[in-house]
Amino acid sequence: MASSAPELSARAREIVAAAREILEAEGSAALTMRRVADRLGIRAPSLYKHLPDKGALEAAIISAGFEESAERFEAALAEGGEPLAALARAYRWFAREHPHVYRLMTERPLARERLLEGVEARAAAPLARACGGDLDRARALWAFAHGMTILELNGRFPQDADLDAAWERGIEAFGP
Amino acid sequence: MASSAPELSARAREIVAAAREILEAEGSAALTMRRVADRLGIRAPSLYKHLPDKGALEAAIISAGFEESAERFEAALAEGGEPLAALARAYRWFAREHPHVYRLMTERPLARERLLEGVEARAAAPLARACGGDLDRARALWAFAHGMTILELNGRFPQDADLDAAWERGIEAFGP
DNA sequence: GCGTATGGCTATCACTGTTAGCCACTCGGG
DNA sequence: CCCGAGTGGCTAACAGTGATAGCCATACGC
Repeated sequence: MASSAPELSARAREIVAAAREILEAEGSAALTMRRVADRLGIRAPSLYKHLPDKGALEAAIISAGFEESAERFEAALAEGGEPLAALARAYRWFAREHPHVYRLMTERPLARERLLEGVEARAAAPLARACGGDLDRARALWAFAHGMTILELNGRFPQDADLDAAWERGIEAFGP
Repeated sequence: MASSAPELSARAREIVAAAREILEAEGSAALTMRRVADRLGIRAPSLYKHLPDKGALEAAIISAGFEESAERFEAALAEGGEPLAALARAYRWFAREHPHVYRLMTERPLARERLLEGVEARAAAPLARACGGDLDRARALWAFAHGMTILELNGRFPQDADLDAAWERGIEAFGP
């Protein structure tokens, strides 16, 4: 069993909050220890009194991202209506609202042992439920949603592509 | 009209080859100008006599990746049989064979002005053709394939997930 | 044979994450 | 009240990153 991330002190949470503000505003290239420290009016080495390394900072942001997206997914299912379409909307919404966080959450292999326990599973559960436990279908749908999202974020579709239509196409292809 | 990448000198192509060897063997974190120079028995600053910057190196690798994958896609279509399944196999094969190149090709917004002209379009054409010009369907399928690929590369599916089944599911969902 | 372009080199810069080691402050126990 | 310890800052520094400036030897065309 992988050991989970230790709880963060109040000061550590302030640091994570500052880091997230920088990330959301300027992207991961701007997320440096010196920039985070600057925003708090301290020097970079002082951050290490509260967090072991930059990875812990990122892991905390990723954990929060999982929790927030999980909340969205759960709310989407709770509202009734076609569950897959609702989930897709929620997925897309989260990524558009927090593109740099979404990137951080997906661009690298997950440092699962540094995440809050259960957050990944919680974020994955609503889709599995909406697929009635058909995990192959859930995985294919997730792949579709992630692909649409990240390819759009990376500007890989033509400027004039009708992405709403492509989303629609995918959802109905996997639909009930 | 975006200006395309200038032709590379013979020496520059040697440098790109060395860079690609490092990338394929050890991943993008190992792809540093000093490592590339080392492999050629010279010093890092000398590389800049042949290439403007590291981005040009990466762009050359990405261009080659597009051309190689395009060849694969075209061959897959030429062989007859169910075109979408054949394309999916070819897509998956390329990513498995060259995971770090695939990552480099997809993880960031494309520096299109640095690529060889037409390579992106050539790689995209076979899927568009296989979809009979239905671009929404082609985009949805690409998103699915990329999602499956990158999520697998990033270890995001459970260890025991049956990815063949998920691929199958997606292909048949979009199938004719 | 000479001038110039080519392609190396060293030294250096600003930046990254990170560590070592120092110091001021605060707070609990004798 | 004083004192020891823990807390949370600090500066200096290191190795590694991409990149630039400027020097120099070789080779090649006129």
